[in-house]
Amino acid sequence: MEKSFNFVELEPEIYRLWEKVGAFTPKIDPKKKPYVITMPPPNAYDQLHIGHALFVAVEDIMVRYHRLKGEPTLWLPGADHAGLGSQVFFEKLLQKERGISRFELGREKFVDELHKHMTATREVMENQLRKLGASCDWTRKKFTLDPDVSKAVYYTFKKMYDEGLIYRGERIVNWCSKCATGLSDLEVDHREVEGTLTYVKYPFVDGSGFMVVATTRPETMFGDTAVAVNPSDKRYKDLIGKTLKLPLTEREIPVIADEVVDKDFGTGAVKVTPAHDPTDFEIAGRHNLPQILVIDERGKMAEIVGSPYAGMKAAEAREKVLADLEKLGLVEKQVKHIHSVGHCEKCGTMLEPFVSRQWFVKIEPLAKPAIEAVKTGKIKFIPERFEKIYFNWMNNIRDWNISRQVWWGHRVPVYYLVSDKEKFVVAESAEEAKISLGGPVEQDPDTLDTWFSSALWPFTTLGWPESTPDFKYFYPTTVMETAYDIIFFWVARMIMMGLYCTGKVPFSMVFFNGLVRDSQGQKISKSKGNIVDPLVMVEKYGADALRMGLIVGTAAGNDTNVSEDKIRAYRNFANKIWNAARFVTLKQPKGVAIDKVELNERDKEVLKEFGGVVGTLTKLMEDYQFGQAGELIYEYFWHTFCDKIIEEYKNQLDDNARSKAAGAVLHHILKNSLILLHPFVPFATEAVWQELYDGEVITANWPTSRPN
RNA sequence: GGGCUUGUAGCUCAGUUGGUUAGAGCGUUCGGUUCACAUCCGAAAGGUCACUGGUUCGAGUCCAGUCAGGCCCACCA
Repeated sequence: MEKSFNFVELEPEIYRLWEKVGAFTPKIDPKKKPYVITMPPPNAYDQLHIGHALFVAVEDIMVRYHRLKGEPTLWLPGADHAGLGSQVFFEKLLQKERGISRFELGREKFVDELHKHMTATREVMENQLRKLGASCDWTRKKFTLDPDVSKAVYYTFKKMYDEGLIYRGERIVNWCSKCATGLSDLEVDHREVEGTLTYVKYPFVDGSGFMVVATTRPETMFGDTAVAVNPSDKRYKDLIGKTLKLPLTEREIPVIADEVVDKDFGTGAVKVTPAHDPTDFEIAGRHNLPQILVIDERGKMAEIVGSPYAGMKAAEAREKVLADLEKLGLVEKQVKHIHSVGHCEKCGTMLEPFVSRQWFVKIEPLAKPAIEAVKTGKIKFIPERFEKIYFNWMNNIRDWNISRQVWWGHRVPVYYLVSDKEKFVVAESAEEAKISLGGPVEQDPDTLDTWFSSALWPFTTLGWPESTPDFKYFYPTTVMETAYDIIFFWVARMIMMGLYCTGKVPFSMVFFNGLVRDSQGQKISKSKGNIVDPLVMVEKYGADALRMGLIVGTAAGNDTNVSEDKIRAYRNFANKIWNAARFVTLKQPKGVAIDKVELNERDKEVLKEFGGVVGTLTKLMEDYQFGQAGELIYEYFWHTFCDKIIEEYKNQLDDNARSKAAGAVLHHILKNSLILLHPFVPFATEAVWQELYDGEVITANWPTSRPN
């Protein structure tokens, strides 16, 4: 054996060995209960970052442990098309490399080229997973846009539409004018913004004075269709029903009463702009008020507003409107006002509430059983506190906007009759739609929110809705392991859709990992320059070291810090394993089994202690306390086995009377320790195993706590 | 506005049903080894476990409050 563990050369070689012997592909055995994890699919264009490395480490520990216990273990890898994110990414690339926009390329070509591009980037991403040691079953890998997965998506859409759980509606949605698409509520990033609250005078048509409304967005006044006050507000009681002249326009609007108006905010009178404010949209619904769109999908003032405002950007128009109102003496006062404004999660643009025609999932019927499943313990969360967060959101859940005005993704399976666009049908294919509508059809241009297909991931990856052998055997899956920041985006929706589509919970446990931060606990970001690139770490210290560095000293659901020092320390540990093995075998290449030698009292004591470690470690593994488990086996192997036991037995290996027994004891602990360490330090343990023992450690048997 | 959560060694963090001398990585000090170990070994310094009160035979661990952070959710114009 070499003097040290050469991870640069050995790790890839060992990974190939595992693939060659088919260690990642489980054998379907009806008599055994499988252990199944669906990998959270990284974006197909992703360069893996340190957060990916963490989930790989945690999930790989889980699957390696259960594989060692002899359970048919499936870890199913995948890649996500990441709709809007990928589209934005590829648009930038097009602009940079060819200087063209997606519109110049055209939809069909754009989609086609992005598909090709992703096939290539996806391979890079998958190879990065290999470098991290992910022991997932590549024979079953899936992509969200695979034909069978897409088919399942369309099937689900149709089923939900037919059962009244998906509907089309003219609703106010969060609109990003830069991305030119509507978003779901979850994709809105609320930020505190210092704005100005302007008090504007609206004159009564009968000349009896003014009503003063407070607004942060005067430019939307062209879309006002009423002014609302609280019905119990004594100040305005007699004014309800009167008519106001909307300044800068020729329109007249009524004063109405609605409960949602807060008497204590501003003047207690609010301008109602149904097309551009969610609350106002609801007020309008209750009072049958018209909606007037005054800002278009690109964030500019609409034609209907007229000169000189039409065509201006909303911010520009605001200045102009204020100036014009000022001239008319209609601005009472302006005060600074801090309020929370929605921004696009992807591009940071301030969002515009915007009425448009979108597809929605009626969520309440889905949420109820999903709440129940967690309440009754059919699904357990680790750590438990996320159950509260889950209930809190699920109990206040609102309908889900699933359509996106984006090109990249699953196209909404809705077809319109070309001769009459009001006639449409939901169908799994254009052919079907054509027959059903009796004429040429055109598919809806929208695509589905990426999270819609993600919500189906635990079962579409196994062949659902077909009743495949994989689906029958591996579903429901065992653990969903993911970062806590996508509990609503993903976990909650998988539970809802899993129950709806399959009638079963999609997994029986959710394990939340934290976010990875730098050595000072700072959020990792490019702009901060504190990126820790997992692949650079792998090259410098090995995947084993990186994994240990990410796992030890962390707890489920808590954020975890990485530092190069810590990773380096575990590089030394991987090397320590290598050298302990090297030393033992230097003296005795193969140990005899401990039941073939005469053990003295000290031997028995040492073995008993080891048995205790096996017991404690097993308990920690069963309880999903991997940080603790890693620390325990690290501590035992280095500071007990190496520092104490090997030191103590060193001389005995040359002593004829004791050499056999001493060698047997050392080999017994070494060999079994390699198994215990394997989930954490897969490469070094396998490298050593290959030098010393038969077969592969990846498929060895987890030891029991009794030494014999 | 509502909810969740953290405050443990110089730094970053573990410590899951309350139980003996509170742990790790990095850092610091001293000594040794360098024919298993890109080192390693031995030893040491360093903590009123935020604060106050309570429950208990016993609390870092449970409860209440205080102070100081972090995060998430939310249609107050």
